[in-house]
Amino acid sequence: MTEDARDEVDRLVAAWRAERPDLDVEPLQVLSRVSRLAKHLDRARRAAFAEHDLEPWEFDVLTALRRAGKPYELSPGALLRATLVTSGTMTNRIDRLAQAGLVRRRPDPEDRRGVLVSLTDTGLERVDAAFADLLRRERELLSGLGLGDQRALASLLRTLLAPFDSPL
Amino acid sequence: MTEDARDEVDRLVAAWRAERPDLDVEPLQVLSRVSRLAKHLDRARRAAFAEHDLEPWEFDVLTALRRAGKPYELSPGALLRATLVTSGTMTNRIDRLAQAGLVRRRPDPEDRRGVLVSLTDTGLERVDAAFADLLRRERELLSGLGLGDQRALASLLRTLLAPFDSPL
DNA sequence: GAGAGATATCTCGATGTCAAGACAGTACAC
DNA sequence: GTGTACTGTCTTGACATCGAGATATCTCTC
Repeated sequence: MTEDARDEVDRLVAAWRAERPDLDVEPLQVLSRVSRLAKHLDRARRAAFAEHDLEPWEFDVLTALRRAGKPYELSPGALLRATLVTSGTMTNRIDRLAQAGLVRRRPDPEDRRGVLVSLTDTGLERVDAAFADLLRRERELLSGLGLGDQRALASLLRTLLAPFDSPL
Repeated sequence: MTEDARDEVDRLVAAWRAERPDLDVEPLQVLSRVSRLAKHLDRARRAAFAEHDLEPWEFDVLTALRRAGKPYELSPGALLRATLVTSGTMTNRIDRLAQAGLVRRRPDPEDRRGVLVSLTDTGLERVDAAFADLLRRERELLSGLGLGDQRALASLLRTLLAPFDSPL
């Protein structure tokens, strides 16, 4: 190793280089960190939402509706595309959110196969409070980077995401 | 919006700015992309491993053992720290890997509470093949970035991970 | 060397997810 | 108009995960 291990992934890469010197493990430097960071982020989010009595999956659905703007209403299909889950999962989520009084379901008047899901007043309040809280915590997580670095990071990540976003 | 939406997250941020102009949603530019990229990565990994008849969770455990070097043996505790899962999950994983003939369990001769888990020959072959395959695909995912950009990205991510890695 | 607290692993019940498929309704070509 | 392919939602069963707690063993202090 030409440099000291500075985080877990550096150690991981060093271990691979010792065991498999024949392989180029450079990609791990980026992608393992992405995975690990996402895992830590999930935990941080879970903690943030717990104060508002929301699970991460509830927040995901509620924010998708909130972002849609008045009347805060989307179809299950739109919701599952926004949250990257399967249709069975979305049905289940909507059921439980409706039972908790955070969303409401009604038949789509324009398409008899369809359903429209909308936020209740309670749902709107809860998601707004939780979102403000989340942003506070996320800002804290990013406090190690200057604004320029954050922009650079966002831009590099955008490049990696591009092939996934366009064809889907 | 001063710039066009270029990926899903740009659209998401634009939607939030329209709905909640009072909030600074800049953190999402980085952290939402991290989460989304991780989700896509999981799918890509799943596809890569399927050719080797391995689930992502199986791969995670096997690589931790592989990285440890000969005799490819670690305790369940070491494995769960390496993979960021709970102890109940690790017990379950080891059970199933042992049943599949990819790892072996034996009592720790130095600590009667303890157990040592090691790769079988089959496990070693499978993980080596799958790992080489994974690296090929990961390199492909990163092909949109030059080497300098990859280095920069890795470095920025390391900074974000630092607070999680050290205190744990 | 006895006791208190820490550590290592496993057990168990609840839960959220996915994949595959069922079903109703729609769209389009002919 | 009729048939075929497609779309939107829901159902079902299997499964991996977590969290809390049980048990056994070790370590350290007095």
